[in-house]
Amino acid sequence: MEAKQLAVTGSSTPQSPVYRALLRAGPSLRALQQVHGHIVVSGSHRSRALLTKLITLACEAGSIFYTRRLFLSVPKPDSFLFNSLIKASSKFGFPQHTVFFYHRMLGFRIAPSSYTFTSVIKSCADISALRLGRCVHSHVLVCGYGSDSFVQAALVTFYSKSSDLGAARKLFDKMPDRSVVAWNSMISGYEQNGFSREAIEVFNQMRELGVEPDSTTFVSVLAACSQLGALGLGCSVHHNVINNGLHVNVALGTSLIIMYARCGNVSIAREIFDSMNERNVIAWTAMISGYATNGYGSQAVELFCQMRAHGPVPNTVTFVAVLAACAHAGLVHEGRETYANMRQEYGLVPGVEHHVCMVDMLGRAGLLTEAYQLIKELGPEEATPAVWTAMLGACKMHKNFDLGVIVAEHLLEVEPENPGHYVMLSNIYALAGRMDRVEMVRNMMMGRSLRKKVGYSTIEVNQKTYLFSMGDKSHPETNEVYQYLDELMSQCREAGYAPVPESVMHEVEEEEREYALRYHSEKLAIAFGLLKTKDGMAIRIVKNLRMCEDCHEAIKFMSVVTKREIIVRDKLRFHHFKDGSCSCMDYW
DNA sequence: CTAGGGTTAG
Repeated sequence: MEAKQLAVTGSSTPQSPVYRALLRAGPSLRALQQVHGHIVVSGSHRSRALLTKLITLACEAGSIFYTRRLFLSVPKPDSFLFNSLIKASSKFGFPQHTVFFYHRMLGFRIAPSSYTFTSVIKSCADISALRLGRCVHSHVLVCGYGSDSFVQAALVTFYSKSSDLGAARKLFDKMPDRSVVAWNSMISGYEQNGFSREAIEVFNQMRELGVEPDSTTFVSVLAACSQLGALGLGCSVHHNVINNGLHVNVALGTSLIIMYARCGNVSIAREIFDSMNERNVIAWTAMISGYATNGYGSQAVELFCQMRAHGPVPNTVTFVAVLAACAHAGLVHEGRETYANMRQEYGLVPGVEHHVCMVDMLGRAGLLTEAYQLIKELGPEEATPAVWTAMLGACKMHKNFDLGVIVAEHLLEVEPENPGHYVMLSNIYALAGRMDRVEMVRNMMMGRSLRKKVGYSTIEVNQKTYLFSMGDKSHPETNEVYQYLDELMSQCREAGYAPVPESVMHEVEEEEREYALRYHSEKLAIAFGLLKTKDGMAIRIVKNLRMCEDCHEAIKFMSVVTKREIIVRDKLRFHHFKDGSCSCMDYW
């Protein structure tokens, strides 16, 4: 008994005073450096256990350079030290350093373990280092860890995050037993890369095989529903969450808020928000952003006020949401105040996205000079194409020919490969009646073999989403849809609808004219929805581009003659059409 | 002398 006591009081054992001092210091740089001093003074600096603990704590404290200095002071680092370092640097967000330590480890001819690989692969995933990750993958195989399920799951995540979904799926399919985490990786991988349908497919496959989904699974599946604007499916997933008796944590709650908001149902989103017992910045920001994209500017600002009063501290993302809300709702005064507040009260520096919101907001309100002034005051690296594009939109909206041309020419110079700029410039020339210039811009675009982005719209009916694009006649009920739409449009005309002249770029697209296309994709999707759903049910459409003025006008009339609420989510925001008017108040 | 992994929300 006494001998044992003696044995553990040595300076390098876990129970030693110095070791306990280290644990007490925790991940705090100052405290660690003090203990480090004690270690040196007490002569125990040769103890590996102490140094290893000190090094990993330094890493956790966020000081990677101190960590590296300490590491370099260790004469012969062993595999325990390397694994601890690799794990810590990977976990605490220093992926490049993880790779550095990994290379060092190999240099010392120390064999990595499956634990080493999971951390290294995670770091490769964090920086989307595809080439490097592939090398590590081969190394995994050479070292005989190819069938370790943790390593495999990490590799699935790595390939997903590096956007090589093919490789991720191939690995995933070959996994003999897939844990929930592996399923989650695959589902999230698809969702994060915009493959919502595939994400949902894998989710269904998972359930067919009887694997219990967890809250992480639902977070990703709900995100996929959000992308699709698939409210029916989203609701059924929500029911799943409830039926599985899962605890709705912050991430899951936030995911539900986003799903309902991105499907155009803000009031349920708000109910979820109110029902959550833990709400962090992300949850608040998601709710504010939900109000913003749906055009509920004052509710967004109101919620932001509550947040400032008794919520978490807003960050730069929160401010983007609030400013976007102001821009979409024409709340110029509130927007200006918020923009100033950001710096003065919170010490946050406005970035590109905030400037885009401000230019957009001022521009929409017709304050073109002020918007342009704001751009001119930006530094060269701050005046990004996104900011100029917002300016260009404002010029077109207010038919400011002279400024529009200047802005567009700048954009064509810095982004000659973006077809959107040509379309916009051509439209501006058309508005000014400069048809010669319209032709010139069109030829320029053709000369650079750029094509306008194809527009498409989706609609969910009975938990299935259908895609429509202009001129696409692949749908089995195309004829019925067109026939019904013709009828509907004549009813609209009787009710007073007058077509808004097509955007000129459409007129000049010969290829498109050949198809004798009558309707943009949103009209097709709406017609299909009206045919397929019961009277009185709201119609929800998601469009990948912005709606044109003519469609916007036509849908107002559709909402009257069909007595339906029609909700369109376009690239930027929502339009809720009801009884002949739109929630955007034609301010978009 | 020693511990431990891969997945999720704005």
